[in-house]
Amino acid sequence: MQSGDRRTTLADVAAEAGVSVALVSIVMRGAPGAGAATRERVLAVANRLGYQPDSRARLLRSGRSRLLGVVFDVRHPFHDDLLTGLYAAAGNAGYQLTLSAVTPRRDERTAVDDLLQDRCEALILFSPRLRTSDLGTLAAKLPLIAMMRNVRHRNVDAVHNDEQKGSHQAVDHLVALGHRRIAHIDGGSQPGSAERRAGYMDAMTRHGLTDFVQVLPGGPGEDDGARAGQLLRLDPSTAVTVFNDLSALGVLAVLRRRGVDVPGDISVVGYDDSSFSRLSHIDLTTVAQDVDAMATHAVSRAVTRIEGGAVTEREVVVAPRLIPRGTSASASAG
Amino acid sequence: MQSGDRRTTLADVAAEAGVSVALVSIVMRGAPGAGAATRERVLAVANRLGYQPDSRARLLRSGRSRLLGVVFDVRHPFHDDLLTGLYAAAGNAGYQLTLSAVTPRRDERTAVDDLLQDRCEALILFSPRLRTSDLGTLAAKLPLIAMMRNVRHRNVDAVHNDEQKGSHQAVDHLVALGHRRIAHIDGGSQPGSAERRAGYMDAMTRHGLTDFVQVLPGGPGEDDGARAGQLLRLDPSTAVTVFNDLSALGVLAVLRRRGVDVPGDISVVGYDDSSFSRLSHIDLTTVAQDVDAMATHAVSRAVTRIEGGAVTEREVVVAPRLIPRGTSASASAG
DNA sequence: TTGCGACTCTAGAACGTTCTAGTTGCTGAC
DNA sequence: GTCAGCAACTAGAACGTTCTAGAGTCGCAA
Repeated sequence: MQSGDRRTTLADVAAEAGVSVALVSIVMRGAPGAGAATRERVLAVANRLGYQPDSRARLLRSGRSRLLGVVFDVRHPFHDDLLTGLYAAAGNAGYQLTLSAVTPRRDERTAVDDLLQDRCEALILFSPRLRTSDLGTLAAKLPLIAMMRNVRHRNVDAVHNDEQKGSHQAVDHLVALGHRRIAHIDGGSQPGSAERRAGYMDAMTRHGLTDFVQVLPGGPGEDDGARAGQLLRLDPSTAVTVFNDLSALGVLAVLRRRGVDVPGDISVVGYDDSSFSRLSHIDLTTVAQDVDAMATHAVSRAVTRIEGGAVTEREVVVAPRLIPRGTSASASAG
Repeated sequence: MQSGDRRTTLADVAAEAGVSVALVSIVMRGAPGAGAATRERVLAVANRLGYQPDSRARLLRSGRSRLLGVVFDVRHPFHDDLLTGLYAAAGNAGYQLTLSAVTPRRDERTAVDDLLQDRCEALILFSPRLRTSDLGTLAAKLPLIAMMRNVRHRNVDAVHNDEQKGSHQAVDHLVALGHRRIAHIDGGSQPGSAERRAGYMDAMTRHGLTDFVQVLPGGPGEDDGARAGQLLRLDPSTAVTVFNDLSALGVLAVLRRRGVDVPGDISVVGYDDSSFSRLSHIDLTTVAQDVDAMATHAVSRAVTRIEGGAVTEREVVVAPRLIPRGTSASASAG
C-alpha cells in the first residue's frame, strides 16, 4: 500500500547481491554474459526484493520501444474481437500493444496524441474518422495502419474487408436458398456503404436478377433499419440484405412486430457479425469480417514498415465469410 | 514514413532556437521562468520541428507517472461504458490511463504484469478473477482497486454495485406492477450471485410473499437461462428476476419459442444493463449498475491512495437503478 | 613460462527529460 | 556607488535502464 518508498531498481538488487548494475541488467534480460551461479543468485535476490523492470527507463535507453499504438472506439461493433486478435499477433511478432480508447467523451485526436507521447513505433487505427489529410501528416511521423477503412493516401496503409465480396456472399447465399426477389437496405453515407451496395447490385446482375434489384434507403442504426423495414411492407421481396447487423436488427424488430415470420416469410442477412448477432435469441445470418486475418495483417504490416521492409501493396483486402444462422431459410418455405 | 531519423528532442529545439535545453523544457511545460518573447520563439521552433515530448523520459525523471493502470476484459458486459467513465474521471483528476486488456487468449496475470512495468501508480481491475491472496500481494506494491467484486482483503479497495439493493429494486418493480408469484433464476457460483439471490429473498419476505419464493438454478450464460426457462413451464410464476441480462436473454428465447407472451403472460427482469439490452429488438427491463458513479469512485479512491489521503471505508458500494423497458408489464394483463 | 581465447564481470556513457542551484543583468532604494 | 531583489536564463546532475569497451581470471597449447 505504501507508495512512498521507492520501488526497487537494478541498483538495489546489485548492491544486495554484491555485483554490478550491468550484470544484473544482463541477468534480468536473460542475455548471455553471466555465470550460472551468479545468475541464480541475482535472480533470487531480485525476486526477494520484488524487483520489477521499469519499461520506461528500458525503452528510453534502448531507443526502440517495440510498441504498437492502437486506437479503438469502445462503440465499435467488434473492437473486442479485434483487440484479441491484435494482442495475439503482436505477441507473436515480439511487439507490445498500448491501447488508447475513443469514447463518447474522448475524441480520436486526443487518443492519438496520447499514443504519440508514448513513443510507439507505429499506429493502428480502428475505422478512423480523421480527415485523410490529417492521417497523411500523421503518417509522415510514423507508420500508420488504418483498419476497416480504405484511406486513399500514399503514406497510409489500409487493412480492410472486401465489402463487395461480402455482399456477393450474402446474395449468393440467398440465391442458393431459392430467393430471387432480394432487396438491399443500404447504409447511407456510412463508410463502406457504397461498396456493399455495389456488391449487391453486382451479384444480382451476375445472377440475372437485374429486374429484382431493389435498394431501400437506410443507415447504420437500429432505427434506420426499422424505417427501412416499414418500406418492405409494400415490397414483394422474399429476402433482404442489410448494410450492417444493427440495422438488420431494426428490420427484424419491425417485421416480427408486424407478425411477419423470419425466416418463413422473409430472410434477413446482416453484415459484420457483431457480438449480439451470435445471441441465440437473435441468431442473425450475417457476413463476418475475418477479424483474425485483419489483425494479423495489420500487425505484420506495421512491423514491416517499422523494420524498413519492402511493401508492394499499400492496401490489404481481406475476404469475409458468410455465417448462416437462423434468419435465412429456403424461399420455398415462404 | 521514415522511422529511421531520430525524433526531435528538446536538445534539437534548444539548438535551433539558440537557448538552453532547460529553458525549452520550461516553455514546453508552460512552467514559469521564461520571457514572453522567448517563449513564443521557442514554441514556434518546436512546432516547426514537430517536437513531441517523450512521456517516458519525462516520467522517468520526475518520478511520478500520474498514470492509472486499468485491466479490463473485452468480454465484460459493459467494459465500454466503464472505460468511458474512467477516462473522464481520470482526466478530471489530472491523471492518465493506461489500458491492458484481458482477452480469451491473454490472461489477467499477463495484463497486470504489463501495467506494472509501465510504473503506473495504482491499479484498477474490472471484476478480477485472481485469487484474493494474489491480489493482496499485488496490493502490497501499489494501491489496488477492485471493481465489481468485493475482495475481502485489508489492502484492497473495492468499488462495487449494491447487488442486494438491485434485486430489491427488481422485485419492488414487479410487485408494483401487481405481481406476487415472482421467481428468481440464480447465477450459480458466479461472483455476485449469492448477493443477488439473497436480495431477492429479502425483498419477497419484506413484501410478505415468502410463500411464492421460487429459486431456479441458473448461471451466467444464455444457455443457463434457457435451461432455467424450461423449468418455468411447470411454474405458476407470472414474473421472474434473472441473475444477469445474458441469462435473461436465454429465458426470453425459450419463452417466446414456446409461444409465451412477454410481458403479457410473464414479465422478465435482467441485471447489468448490458449493451444489447438496450436494443429495441430485445428491450429488456433490467437493473443498471451506476457505471459513472463506480468509475468516479474508483478513480478518486486510487488518487486518494496515491496521494496518501485518509480512507475510512475500504469498500464503496454504489446503488444501482432499475431501467423499466418492454419485458415487464402489469400482472393483470396476463 | 608465455600467450591467447573464452568467459565473467565492471565502469561509465548514453537515452530525453526535469530539477536544483546557480549566474547574469537589470532596476530601484538607500 | 553599492547592494538587494528579481526576472531570465543556464550548467549539470539525476532518473533507471542498456550498451560499449575493457579488465580480470582461468585453462590450455606452444
